[in-house]
Amino acid sequence: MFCHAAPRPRNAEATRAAILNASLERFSRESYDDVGMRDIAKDVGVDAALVSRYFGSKEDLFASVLDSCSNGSELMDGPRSGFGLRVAHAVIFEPKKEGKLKGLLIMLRSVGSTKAMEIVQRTGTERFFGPFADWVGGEDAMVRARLAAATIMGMAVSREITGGFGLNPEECKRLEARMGRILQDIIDG
Amino acid sequence: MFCHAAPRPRNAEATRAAILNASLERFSRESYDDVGMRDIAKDVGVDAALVSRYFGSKEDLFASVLDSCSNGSELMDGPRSGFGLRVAHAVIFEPKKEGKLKGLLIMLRSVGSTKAMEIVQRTGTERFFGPFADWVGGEDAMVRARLAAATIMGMAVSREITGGFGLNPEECKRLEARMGRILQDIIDG
DNA sequence: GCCGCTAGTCAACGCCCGGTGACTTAATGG
DNA sequence: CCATTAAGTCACCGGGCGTTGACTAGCGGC
Repeated sequence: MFCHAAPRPRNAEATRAAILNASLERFSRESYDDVGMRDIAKDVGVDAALVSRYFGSKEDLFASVLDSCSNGSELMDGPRSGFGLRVAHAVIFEPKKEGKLKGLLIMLRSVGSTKAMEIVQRTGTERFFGPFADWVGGEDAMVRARLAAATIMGMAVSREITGGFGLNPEECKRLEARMGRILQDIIDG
Repeated sequence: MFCHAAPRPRNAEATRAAILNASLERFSRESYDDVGMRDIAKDVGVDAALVSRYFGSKEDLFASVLDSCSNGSELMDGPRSGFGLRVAHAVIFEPKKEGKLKGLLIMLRSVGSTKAMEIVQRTGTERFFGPFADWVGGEDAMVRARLAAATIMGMAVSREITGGFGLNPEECKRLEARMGRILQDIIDG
């Protein structure tokens, strides 16, 4: 007989963190509208009501997730000279793991819900684009940062839209190379 | 006293066309989920039930819209040598008119709804990317077409995510120039 | 060993959506 | 001028969503 698995030790802090984490995962894989409170709750193994209770509302939860993942934009770790290829590889060949592009992905998925987009607009620029532009540096840093971010998100969109690319492996390889070069050119100035 | 404006002559064909047109407009500006049958109906000035009746279901309507706008992808008119700048200008400076990028925009907005994305996946590749790749031509046409489309959609996403860019006019101008050059390089080979 | 407090659950509410069957109204042909 | 038929409307359903107030169960202090 099933004993409801592990009944999860009563620990508000840990539960809260687990919810936040599950939400991050969900929101980076599905759109704001497609993610339901009940889905998140099921992932964690709690009741949906608890999610509302802890975070106030779905919008607040989304904002919290955005906050939690914006510190340390994951684009920027690793050597600068390998940036282009590294990111291109992640976007083209690791659609599941998605390396650590969660921040960008969540923003990307918010296109669709008016509410989610407002939240992203409120925090996205200073929390994400700002630090990224600083890392990019040099002349016209903000412009180049936007350009790079756009290229990355665009490729992610493009991939999803066709369900993987409709390309054979060699073509993917060449796509990776071209995209890598473009990205590198952008951040190199 | 108001006489309910013009009571719209009873003409099924015209009404059908009007609905299709209004849907195109809506779907290119808002996401699949955010567009309601009632919204579209209101735009046209008919009852929401009629929209369902004429097109079967929301998904069918969406598919019809996609069909109707995919013939003649609007990216490709105008001289080839001006492609990069022309498109960059449209994306960056004409967010409302959006030139005639409706096809791409609708696809872009479908990211979010699982249903909408399935429909796009079903028709997008051959109806949109195929013709575009033919137009691009040359070596690795499909790869370069995907790259160009990704760049365009990415910039559109990026713009929406921050609500316009957070850039001053000169920066926008430089963004346009850079993006134009990148696009042109892609389609030139 | 009981009590109080809090983490967590349960049932239900109100809302809005897409879709449908029964109705009303306008054009048309005899 | 009326009957017929198609065009359009209306009321309503069933379902899923986010959220809430009332409840239950487990842990810490005395």
